[in-house]
Amino acid sequence: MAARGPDAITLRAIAREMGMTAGAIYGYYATRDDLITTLIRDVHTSLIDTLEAARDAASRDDPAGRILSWARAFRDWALANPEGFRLIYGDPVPGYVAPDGGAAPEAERRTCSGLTGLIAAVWPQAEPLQPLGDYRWSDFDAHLVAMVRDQFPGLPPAAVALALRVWGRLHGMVALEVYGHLRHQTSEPEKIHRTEMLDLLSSLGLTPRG
Amino acid sequence: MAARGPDAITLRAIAREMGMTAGAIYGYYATRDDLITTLIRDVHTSLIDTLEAARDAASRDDPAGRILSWARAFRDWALANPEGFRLIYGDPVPGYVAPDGGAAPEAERRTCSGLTGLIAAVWPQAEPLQPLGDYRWSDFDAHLVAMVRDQFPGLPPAAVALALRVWGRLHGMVALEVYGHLRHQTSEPEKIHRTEMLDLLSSLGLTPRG
DNA sequence: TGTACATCAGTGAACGCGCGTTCACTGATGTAC
DNA sequence: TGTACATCAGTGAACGCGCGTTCACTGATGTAC
Repeated sequence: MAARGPDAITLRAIAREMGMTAGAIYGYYATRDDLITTLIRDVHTSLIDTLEAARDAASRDDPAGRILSWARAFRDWALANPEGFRLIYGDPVPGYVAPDGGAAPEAERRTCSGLTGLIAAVWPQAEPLQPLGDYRWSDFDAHLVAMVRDQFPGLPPAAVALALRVWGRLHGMVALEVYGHLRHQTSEPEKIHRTEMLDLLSSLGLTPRG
Repeated sequence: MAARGPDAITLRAIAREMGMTAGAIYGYYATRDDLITTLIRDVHTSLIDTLEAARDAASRDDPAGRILSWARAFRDWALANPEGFRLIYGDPVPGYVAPDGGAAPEAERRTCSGLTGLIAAVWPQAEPLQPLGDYRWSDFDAHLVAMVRDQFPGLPPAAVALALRVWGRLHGMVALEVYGHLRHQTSEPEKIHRTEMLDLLSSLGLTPRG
């Protein structure tokens, strides 16, 4: 079910790929949108599992390595699963209406709080380098705040803002590359990505080992 | 033609919006894909015109102000024209096949060389802060290189790499916001965007005025 | 072991829809005399 | 000023297609006796 061909994301195409008739899908899902929601959740979960596994493959006392590993896994996953990346972060499937609160709110929060964890580990070095922002907890989603304050007591809201910004930096390079915009400008997108990650680390007050 | 409703991007929908019959479109375009290519080019051009106008509204001896102005215009345009942003930077229209070299290669290069110009103006301050990258001219698209070397003689290839990275940072925040991923995490995406721009400036060795 | 029946996942034909594309046509406009 | 004709942008009906959805059905499997 996770494997995605070049076909558009269509109830009939999914059925085809599963070797079924379109009608048979209705034995499992009430509606095309239900099917798509499940698909989005599955892909999202698989991405996050990959990211967390990569992060945890680096030692806990090498926070810069954990960030790099997470970031590299993000890029690798996106390039290996462009269909999945588009499904999660790109245009919604035409006509698709997500359930209230989004298709995968829990997954998005998990991405975000995972990143916050990476930031929490380097906050002492990073904090003095951050621009003043005057953030409050009320600037963020209540569920996210609850998770963060529970897991990382003492961490200020500015750290969550930093996590979102780091997410944005990663997302930007990877999205440009997945959608082919970098390819037209440079033959070495990976080099650019690596430089960007080094710059990111230095903006967090870190220098990678080695 | 530029005004886009909530309809999907479809030959029939475009005809409808222009108060025409679908068949009438074939008096102007040979093919649906021709129409879409033109649409992409028009939207792209309108975006770039907006960006360059915003940039030039700031004084030439305030390079930080020019960068901020460009960046703010990018976000503003994207939020005001989400359909256009998606058309340019999001998933291709289903079934659309771009002409060789992409739908709007000249426009993409113009974006890129415009950004390089912004970087060129601050390169003296920015250069010592850049991570080592070992870039060569051959890492970049030949047309882009020709434009850059012509307009900014003496600027090294690492500056083009920096321009692409800055593009990525901007794109990331804006894309997350346009696609609604930030909205689920924070109620203050603009604050985050502003902080990110300050951080960007400081990574270029600049502090904004005021 | 053999027969009768219930279950139920999946089939395949049908529907109405919007799509891209074609094409004979209409009807307003401009030109010729 | 009035008539005949050419031009040509746009119409509207038709086509074949893939879509989401419904529904009567089939046919393999498991259970009861």
